[in-house]
Amino acid sequence: MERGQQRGPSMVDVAREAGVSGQTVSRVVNGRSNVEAATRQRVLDAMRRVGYRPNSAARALRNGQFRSIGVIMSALSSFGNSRTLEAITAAAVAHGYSITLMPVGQPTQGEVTGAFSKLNEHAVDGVVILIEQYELETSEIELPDGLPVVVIDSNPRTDHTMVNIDQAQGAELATTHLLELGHDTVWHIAGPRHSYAAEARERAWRSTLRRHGRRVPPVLAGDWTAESGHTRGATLCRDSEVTAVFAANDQMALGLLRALHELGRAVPAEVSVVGFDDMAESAHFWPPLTTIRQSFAEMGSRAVATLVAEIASGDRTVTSIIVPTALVHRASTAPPPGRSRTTAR
Amino acid sequence: MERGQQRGPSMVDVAREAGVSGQTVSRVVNGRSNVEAATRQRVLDAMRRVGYRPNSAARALRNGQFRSIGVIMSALSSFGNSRTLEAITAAAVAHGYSITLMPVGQPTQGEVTGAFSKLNEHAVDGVVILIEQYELETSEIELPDGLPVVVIDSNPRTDHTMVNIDQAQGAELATTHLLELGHDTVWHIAGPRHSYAAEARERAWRSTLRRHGRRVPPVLAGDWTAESGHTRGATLCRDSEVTAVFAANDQMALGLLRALHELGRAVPAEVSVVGFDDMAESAHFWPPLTTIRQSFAEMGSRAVATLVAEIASGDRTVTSIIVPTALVHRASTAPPPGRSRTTAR
DNA sequence: GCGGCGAATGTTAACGTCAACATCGGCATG
DNA sequence: CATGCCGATGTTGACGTTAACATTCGCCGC
Repeated sequence: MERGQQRGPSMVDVAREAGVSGQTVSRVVNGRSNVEAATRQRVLDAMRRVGYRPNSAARALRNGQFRSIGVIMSALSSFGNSRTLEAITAAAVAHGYSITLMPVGQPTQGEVTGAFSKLNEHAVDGVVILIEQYELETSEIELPDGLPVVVIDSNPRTDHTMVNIDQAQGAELATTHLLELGHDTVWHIAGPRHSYAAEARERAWRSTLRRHGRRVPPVLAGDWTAESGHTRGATLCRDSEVTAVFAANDQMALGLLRALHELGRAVPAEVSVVGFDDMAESAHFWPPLTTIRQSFAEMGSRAVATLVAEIASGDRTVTSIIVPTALVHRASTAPPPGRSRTTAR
Repeated sequence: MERGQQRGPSMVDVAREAGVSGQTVSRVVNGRSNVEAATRQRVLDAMRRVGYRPNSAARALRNGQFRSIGVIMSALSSFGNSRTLEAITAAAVAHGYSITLMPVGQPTQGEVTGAFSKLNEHAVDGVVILIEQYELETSEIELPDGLPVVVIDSNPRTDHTMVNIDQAQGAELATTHLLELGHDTVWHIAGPRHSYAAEARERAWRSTLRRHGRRVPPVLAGDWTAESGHTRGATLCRDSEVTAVFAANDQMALGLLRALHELGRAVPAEVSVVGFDDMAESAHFWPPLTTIRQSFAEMGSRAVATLVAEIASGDRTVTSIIVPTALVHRASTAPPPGRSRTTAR
């Protein structure tokens, strides 16, 4: 009941089998050049025969590196996060690092610092933080000294490197698109409070309207789920003045579309809708959704590249990387009902 | 350029600071009882003062365990996989294990064995394999001896423990539901070839129809994406005989719904649609999608529980766990159009 | 008052790997 | 033929932790 301990063969086993010293085995394993071809082959054979696998714990202990990157994240299965994680993982592997996951349930201070200490014990050379709804900027999060950190999509901080989607540019793209179609103003279903992304999008939506001298309608805040988009949408779209809505993500846009269908308001003939994310499904919503594409892949790979550079150099220079977005125009947006079809100013 | 090596303080630093031996520090860190309260406090203070963090590499080396579980997976960001990964991660943390991710791009033999050897070097005590489209059953995959493995949702194998969703029961639920509504037969948009889940669903759909003595229409195979559901759906639904379709997942069902909208065929009045997965968005498709709910959470937690037990006991007894599904009835299914009402569009 | 027991604490060695240094033998050079 | 160098290989010790064993000391029972 208590076992499970049979350690695998080690270098000395291989060395004995091949009739060489442990150091020579080490050299073969690490691909050093100064080993005679015949000897190398003998070692290789011995390795195969005894089923040798290098022990990463010993290796990590020896050279003080784990070749692993920790990812602290909440809401692992949310669309954006899982895409980002996929990109991070791929990039890490390309750099020869593996990924250690540290999930955080509620992003409270306690949970996060707890995750940090666990992470620290759990053998990583650097950390990527991927937590939205980050209430921690004020009460300084305690980081193990000298552990490189990259923060993705969160409030600007001065103390470590950040990689962000250009939320402001994306939201402006969405809002401007609707205004250019001729809508008087644009309504907004926002993401949750305390989410950096949600707040940045809302801020940019608001300032874009102001810049164009438009009325800024009251904001309805959801929580990223389609469900919340549906309830907010149901409220919003009883108002026949509403002709254009910018939802802070595609899932809420989906809920909004459903609410519009239920109320019998045609999209895009009566109401135009824009989302944010460009998830794979958005092209197949009914109608297909105009949205803002963000490059999760680029974000992930830039984050890892930066982190790996910091790990290798020991350099803690704080930088900030911004990844641009793009408008994807589909069938959910059109000029408002009043205008003639041809008013695309 | 070459630095980054400053190792943190170790036990001996703490010991010196607290005026005790390293062993006493170890005892405090591990919460042994046989340390005097005053001494313990002194050590705790010293730990804080020097900023001590346990070194997991040394610990792993010492006791031959990493307290980490590897997850080999493809398509990390696909809906089901990310949900399962989330559940696995949560369960692992609850058991005191962390998760190391090993992504696999194309699930070819080479890629997977490569991932395995990397994984093995990368410090794990057990492995969860989460790869659909598993072409590897025949050419035996080479596993490091004695590394416990749990395989999720793949072809039955005799050599390690498996955890599967009850695909057959789910597909039968979907098919029976449509038959009971009065449809003559049920069409099927299947998942990709070589996917265990896709094949199991198709097989059960087919046998359910046969059992009820119904005609088995030709199968259209997609690739899980909404896009493929859309193209297959466009083909399928030109045929006015089609009144009920079972799509092998929700995303393909979404594409199908879009095709039906584009062809002007009403759902569910003219055509009923059932999906599989119950992703969060499905309740907000238009119309809301009847689907089969699978419990990713249960699958993940059972997989981890089994794996952890195997790790602890050293016991390699092969078991097989089946997780049931449930029908979620929403608005996309209804009785077929009456015979009197001829619908030709 | 003595033998001994148990709780608190210290000492030692080993886990597997690899850098640093040591050794050995061959070969070119003068 | 002595000198010295170079490439291949071996030996040693240290990385940080902890199990196992050793030591110390106060205290109990007879």
